[in-house]
Parts: sequence; C-alpha cells; structure tokens
Amino acid sequence: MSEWRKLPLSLTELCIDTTLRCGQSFRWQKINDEWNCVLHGRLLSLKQDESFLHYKVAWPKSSPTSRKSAVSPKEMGDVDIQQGDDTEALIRHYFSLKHDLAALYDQWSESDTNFKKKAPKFTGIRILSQDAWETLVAFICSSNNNISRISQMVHKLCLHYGPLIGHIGDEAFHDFPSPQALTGKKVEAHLRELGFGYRAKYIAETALIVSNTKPEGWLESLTNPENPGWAPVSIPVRDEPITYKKAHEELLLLTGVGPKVADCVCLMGLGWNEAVPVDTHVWQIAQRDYRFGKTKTKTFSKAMYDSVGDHFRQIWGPQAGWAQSVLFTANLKSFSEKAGAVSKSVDIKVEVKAETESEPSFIVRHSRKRRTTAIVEQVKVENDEHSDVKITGRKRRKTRR
DNA sequence: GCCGCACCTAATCA
DNA sequence: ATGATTAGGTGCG
Repeated sequence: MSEWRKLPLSLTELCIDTTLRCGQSFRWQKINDEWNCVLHGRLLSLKQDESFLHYKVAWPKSSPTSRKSAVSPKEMGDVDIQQGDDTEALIRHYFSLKHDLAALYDQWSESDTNFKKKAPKFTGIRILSQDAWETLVAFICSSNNNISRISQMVHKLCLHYGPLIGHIGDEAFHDFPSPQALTGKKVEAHLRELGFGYRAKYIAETALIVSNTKPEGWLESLTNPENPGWAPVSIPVRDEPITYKKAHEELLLLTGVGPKVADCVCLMGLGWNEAVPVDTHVWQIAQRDYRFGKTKTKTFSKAMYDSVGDHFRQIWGPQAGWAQSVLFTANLKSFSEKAGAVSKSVDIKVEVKAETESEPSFIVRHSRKRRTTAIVEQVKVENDEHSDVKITGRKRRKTRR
C-alpha cells in the first residue's frame, strides 16, 4: 500500500463522514478512523481532518482477470510509477470536486428559506460520481429496504461475484461484479438464498438484459456528456444527443427499475444533476415543508412523482439533485441529533381546496394538453418548523392531536 | 393513466 | 409477546 497522500479540502467542501453514509454508496467501510472501499480495481483508504483529505491506495498483486473492463491495460501497466496521480484524479472525479459546493449552498439558500434553515447543520454533502452499473444494481436492491440491509446485500454481491482486490487485516475487499459476472444460470436462486428476496430476480434479469441485449457501453452512453464517467469505455454513437429525460426513460425498461431507482442512477451514476429521486422521505419533505398536501390515495402515482421533481427543479435549478440530497440527509433519522428529537409534523387536514388561495396549487398535467386532475393540493400548514419560535432547552415536541 | 395489492426480510413500534 | 408497520419501490392486474 502506498504512503498517505493528502489533498487540501475543507469540511465545508466535502464531509466524507456524511457523504459516505447518507445512502448514496453502500460499500464504504469505516475501520477505526478510516473509510475503505474498492474503487476501479484498487483499494482506497480515506481519512479527513479540517483542512485535508488524506488517502492511500493498494493495488492487487496480480491483475484481476475476471473483470477486464474495470481497469484499462494502460492503468494496470504503469500503476507502479504513477498510481498517486491517477488516484488523486479518481478521488476528484468520485467526489465530483469540480463543483464549488459552498457556492451552490449559497445559491440554494438564496432561493429557498427552508434550505437556508436546514443546511447549516449538514454541510459538505456532495453527490458522488459512481460507476453506473454499480449504482443501478445497488438501487435495485434499495426498494422497500433500509441502508443497513442494502449495504449487506451489496457486500454479498461483491464477495460472491466480484474480483478480490486486497485485504485490510483479515478482511477481504472485492470490487463490484461486472454485468457478465451476474448472468449465470443459478444467480437468481443463489441471491434468494443470500436473502435478496424478490430483488434477486430483478438483478439477474437486469444483468442479462444489459449483458446480452444491449451493445457494449450502452449504460455508459446514457451519461451526461458534461460529466463523463471515469472508466474509459467506448461509447456507442447515438442518433440523438442524450438528455436526462431520455436516459431516465431508457432505464425504466430494465426489470426492477421504476422512476425512483432510475433517478438515483441518473443522479449518482450518470451525472444528471437535475435528477431528483423521490422516495418516501422526499415525499414527506415535500408534504411537510413545501406545501404538498396529503392525498386521498394510498399509493404514489407517476404523475405525483413527476410533479414533486419538477417543483424542486423549479426551486433549486439545474443541480436540484444535489440540494435534494442535503435535505434528504437532514431528514434521515440516523442523522438527527438524537433519535426522536426530530419533531413530527402537524397532521395536515386536506380538503379539496375550496378557496382560491394566493398560493398556487400543484397541478398535474397529463401528457397531452389537458390540465386535469389536481392530485396534489396545496394546503395551509401552520408549520412551527418555520415559525420563529425559539426553543432553547431540550428536545422540542410538536403538538400532537 | 390511476389505483391497490403482493412482494423478501428484519428491525421497530404499539 | 405478537401482529402491524416501516424501511430511500416496483410489477401486475
């Protein structure tokens, strides 16, 4: 393993402790004070202080034969002499360091008072630029699931199907398996045994589709050209230039990929910064803090999904996905000061809005020209979350009914 | 297009 | 203690 190297970086620009735990990547392991993960064929260790990100690398002794595409021959060839340079570039790419995070926080705070209020306690949260295939599979695992179990599942995928890269102590570290590695006949049954549940089928089928029915580099061809990926893959030429909408749409054709998973892949794996994955948490945030009302129906329709994303893109602009991840993290139980310290929102009564309030309501437009169903009504919320009541003492509790 | 339901699993809640 | 609910949803009818 190389010696420690360092990169000047403030905690405001990047906080790895938050960014690596907030449900973007499920593969980093914290051992003592160091974060470890295999990235593009090498074992990377990170630690951070106020002014620097420290890193070191370990390459496998013999090149892994199981995954040629993971590491280019060129990289493997001269790692001995220039691994340091290459790895710094990888880190800058992985953490999307080309974007000025402080400037973005300022911008979002200016256009959104709720963001301005929540963000100061959650600085340094960035969107990672992860491998598209890994992001796709990890988020197929995420449906109806929690971070802890998703992490276990992803770990099992690497352990059983990914190339071994190195050890830390007696712990083995594997890279993420290629699509081809997951196309075996017994993969679905095996994954079920490993506790993947109904997601076993989604993963096996998606691996088959990507590996056998799509041209080489198809997934990568959905990448935002402004934010190219790391791995040097040759990308098939497209008829039309790729757009966020098009990438999203193509991902939906895969098994186990709905709008939410597609947006996770767009945002964290394909460089589409405007993608806003709307999950149960983000829906809660939209209802509690952005005047989306409660709905009569139990399930969340595609129209509602699009409506929430569009609203946030309107407020936060072309990097809406980045802003979303900050509020998302602020809303995660595991990140609130103490479990239960987060006040619950007041129960909102929703009646179909009778009065024409000054506030616009959210209207869902059908794909054609008719504006029809008002699915999401704005609602008057007296949200003391937003009031200027100051509570200095201990946990505050909201009024319950 | 919308809606409700089943789906694997494990932890947490009432 | 045990059933319901929740956890970063999706496919199907």
